Amino acid sequence: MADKVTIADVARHAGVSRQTVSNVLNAPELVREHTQRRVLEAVQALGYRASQAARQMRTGRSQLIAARIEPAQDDGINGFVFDRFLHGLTESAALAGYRVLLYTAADHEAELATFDDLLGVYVPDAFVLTSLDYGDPRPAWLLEQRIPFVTFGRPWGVPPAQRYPWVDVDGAAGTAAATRYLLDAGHRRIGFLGWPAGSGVGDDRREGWARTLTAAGAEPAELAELDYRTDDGAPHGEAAARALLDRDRPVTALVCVSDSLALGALQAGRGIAVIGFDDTPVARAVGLTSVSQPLSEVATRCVSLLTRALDGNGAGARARETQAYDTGTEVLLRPSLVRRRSA
Amino acid sequence: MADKVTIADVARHAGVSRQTVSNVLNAPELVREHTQRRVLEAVQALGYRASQAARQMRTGRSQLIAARIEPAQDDGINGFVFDRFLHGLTESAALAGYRVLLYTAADHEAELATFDDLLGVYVPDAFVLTSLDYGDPRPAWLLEQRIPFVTFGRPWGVPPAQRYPWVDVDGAAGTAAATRYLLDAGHRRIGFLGWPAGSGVGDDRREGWARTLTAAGAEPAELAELDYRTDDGAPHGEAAARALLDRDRPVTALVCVSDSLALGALQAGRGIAVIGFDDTPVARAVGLTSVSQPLSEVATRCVSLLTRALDGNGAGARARETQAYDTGTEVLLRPSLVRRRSA
DNA sequence: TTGAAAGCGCTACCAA
DNA sequence: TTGGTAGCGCTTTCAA
Repeated sequence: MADKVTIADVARHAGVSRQTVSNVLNAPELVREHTQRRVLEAVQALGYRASQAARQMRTGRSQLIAARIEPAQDDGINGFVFDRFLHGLTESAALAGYRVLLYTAADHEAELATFDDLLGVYVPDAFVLTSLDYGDPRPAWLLEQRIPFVTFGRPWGVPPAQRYPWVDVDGAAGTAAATRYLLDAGHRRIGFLGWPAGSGVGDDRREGWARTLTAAGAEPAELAELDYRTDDGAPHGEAAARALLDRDRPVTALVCVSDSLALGALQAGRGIAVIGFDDTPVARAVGLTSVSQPLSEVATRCVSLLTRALDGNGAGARARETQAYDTGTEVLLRPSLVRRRSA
Repeated sequence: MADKVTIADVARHAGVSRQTVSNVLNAPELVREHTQRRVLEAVQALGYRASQAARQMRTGRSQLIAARIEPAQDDGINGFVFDRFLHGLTESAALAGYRVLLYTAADHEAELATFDDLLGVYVPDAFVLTSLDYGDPRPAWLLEQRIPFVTFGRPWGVPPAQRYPWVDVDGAAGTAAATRYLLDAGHRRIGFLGWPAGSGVGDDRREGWARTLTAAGAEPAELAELDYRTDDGAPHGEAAARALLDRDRPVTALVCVSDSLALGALQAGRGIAVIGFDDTPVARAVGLTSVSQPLSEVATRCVSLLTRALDGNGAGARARETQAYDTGTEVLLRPSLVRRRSA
């Protein structure tokens, strides 16, 4: 199956010049309608598709968006979030005429080297960054090279001078909703099972719980009592839940920073109410109520931010439903609470 | 940062012709060593990297491997397997000088259309197919177009005339090992919690259990009694385990076709031994013994099969450790049993 | 062993 | 509104 239909074949078939064909495809307004139709018919008949490589040589655009596929996490449960995001990204990108190119890198330094390599060889038009952390060198690097990019995740601790487009999910809003839900169900001793302080994501999620309890009248001292910090993983969650239950005034409910910790808390038994974060398959499997990130919309927004920068047009479906905050290039989406047996 | 170092820049810097530079890079044996070194130094100094687009125009090779990122499964737990495979693929491909290009498709028909589209535009050098099923039209299509591809998954019910390279994991060997392990632990009533007959993967896994029990002296009638079939998902697993436990002669152990079913069985309580399949994060989280697929090696083998077809060289690391069966283009790898608390 | 020329398929820039 | 020309950066002839 020789798929080598070139623009010249189309031109011959339609009885016009190569140029006209190119115009019909790239700047239709320049071509008479009659001619357009003839050309389009020829395109159809021949099954012509513009070669991306040839186009790239002229335009310098590869129609490629590079994204990193992350190695398995310690716990692995959260690979899920990234995987679903990547799926959404692939889908949204395709709609906008882009494809997703994958790469891996062991650490930030290796990733910068990969940026350089990719940029020299495949020349992706943009990058999508995930798992941003404090002091992350990647945005600054891309900014300096003037490479378009967007991040899934707010810039944590980045000087305002370094502004760039990002999309994120409002974790605090998620835990706030979870806490409010437990409050409404009559709980008064609602603990928070979180990661050690210092991670942007973890601290943000803790904050939503804290401010909701505070608004409900909790004193700082009580908050401190209810706030438990531990590394991620079900075993840690189980131990933490036990500790919180063995106190003088035990908790009756737990808001957790991750499904892993929540799963552990669930396993600690004692029938307390537990709410997790991320709505991973585990949550579904064990009936765990969990905060769900709108990953598919996060992906759509990322692509839309990118195409705006790339194509100059701000087209793209800009769904307003779950939107919480939007400065144009900084988008914070609201998560939702998926209710199941655990709370 | 103008990254536009071309071959001409290198030639000028090294004081040779463009051609010589190309030769140094593509056919070094044609160039005197002294010249080579000079050129290589210039390449280094200038940070030259050959443009993939330009190379593709000449050679027709895109150095791209296309793979589909699957939508979330019903249950979601198994997205994990694919995600880890994809990660390994990206890594192995990079080592071999290829990048992974992602696409999605809702069903087989849409996927064939995507093949066609991709082939016309980005022209990937090869495809990697996953989740093969009976009557899968994709291999035949690619075979007919003479597009190189490899599948992760054996061809189920495909006429031998349609031979193509594949890599798979010996599921039967996995469940056989699991069954033997339970036998050695003293269990005599070992049930199998599987999917309804008709899925290649599911039937294969059932077979490993059946043959091991048979070898241990079980009668067909007993096997039938111990063989329970249900759809995937923890709730189904829980119900099934209950049913098997409420029988006259209850099972004392369960080999499961998936971690989802195993998780359900675990939740049914009663402390029976349970072994799952795929060693997903859930298994790790709840201490479930599970059969683990060597996904990273599957990926390596896929790439190695591909590069053999593409580059003509059979290079690539061909690790022999986990290898069980290898005809050169058909590779069946052995899974391993990860022992945890559940059995 | 090295260099010159051609051309992959496309689009930007002109001129008609 | 249409068509001609040039050239993106590379590699594959062929000639020196």
